[in-house]
Amino acid sequence: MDRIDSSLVALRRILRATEMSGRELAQSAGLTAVQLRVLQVIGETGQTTAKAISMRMHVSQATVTALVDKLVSGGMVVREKSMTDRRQTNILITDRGRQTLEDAPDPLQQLYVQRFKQMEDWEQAMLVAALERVATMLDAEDLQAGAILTTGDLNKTE
Amino acid sequence: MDRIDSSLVALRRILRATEMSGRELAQSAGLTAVQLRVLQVIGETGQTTAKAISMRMHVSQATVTALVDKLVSGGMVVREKSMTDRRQTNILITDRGRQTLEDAPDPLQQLYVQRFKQMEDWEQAMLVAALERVATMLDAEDLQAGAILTTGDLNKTE
DNA sequence: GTGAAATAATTAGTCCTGCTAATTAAAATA
DNA sequence: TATTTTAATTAGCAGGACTAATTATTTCAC
Repeated sequence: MDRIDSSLVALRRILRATEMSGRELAQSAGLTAVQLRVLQVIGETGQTTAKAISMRMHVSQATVTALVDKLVSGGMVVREKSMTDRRQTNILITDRGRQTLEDAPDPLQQLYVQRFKQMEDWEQAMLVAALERVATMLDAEDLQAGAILTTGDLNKTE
Repeated sequence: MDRIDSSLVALRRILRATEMSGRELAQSAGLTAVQLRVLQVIGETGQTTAKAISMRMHVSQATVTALVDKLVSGGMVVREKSMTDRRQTNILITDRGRQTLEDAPDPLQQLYVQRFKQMEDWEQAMLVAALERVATMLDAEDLQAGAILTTGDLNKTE
């Protein structure tokens, strides 16, 4: 097995582990992985719009509406008509939503962080460099693809 | 931003780029990402069973049945009762299925391989080591979780 | 300033993926 | 042989995603 194979297999193991832990965690939080993701995005600023979420997550506005509906019915967020532009609806996180976010940390983190901390300094540095290298390799296409990516997107949660 | 954050952000960029390229590619191949994944699994050995796929992909047999239905109606695979154990149904890839696989290489590969090849030897080695390190960190849980993982799973496609 | 175009959110309707529970058939075992 | 286990399917359900159409508002060109 050559290096390309090895690295692809490793990437797939990573993707898969992430996917599975996402499911588990979302379940324990009473939300699905996607719903949690939306809540995280809203929680970053505390308030946002459907449009902003849809751009940030590269998902249609209709999908966002459906997801926000779920969060609203779970009491995680509330909708509120914007006063500056009345076409817009602001979506605000509630105390309960914040609490949920705190109780349900990012699925990746749970698995990853404790192990990462145990590593030696040089290895941590190497890992970060390697991951960033791969990320750059993979999402360079994205940058060419469209004007959707903005500065905010560089810190994207998913 | 500390190293943990950096590496988590990088991981998310990787996940996201993969997800998006998976969508695009599956679309151009006339199959969804999941269907393509199933076809890849079948293509590895040329022939397998629903049970094997469901274990390999950690998905219920009912889901596999539905996915294989799609592939059958697309002419990518055929079903054939096993003669050694008549409870089983062998799923065989067709020429057309093979062709589709060739035309639609793994989404990850498309993006990744050409860039990987351009890297210097030492950097390739470092990347592989780093990725495997992360993969091990993340899917160690899996190994404890159940007896589902077998040797075959270590080469899993997804 | 009015009318046309653009923007924001939603609704309606569809597809795909996944699940569980129940069913059918065959094999293994006690 | 009778029971249990295994393999696949069917039926029915839910979540997440999409497009197209609708409703309000805002912007902009004339």
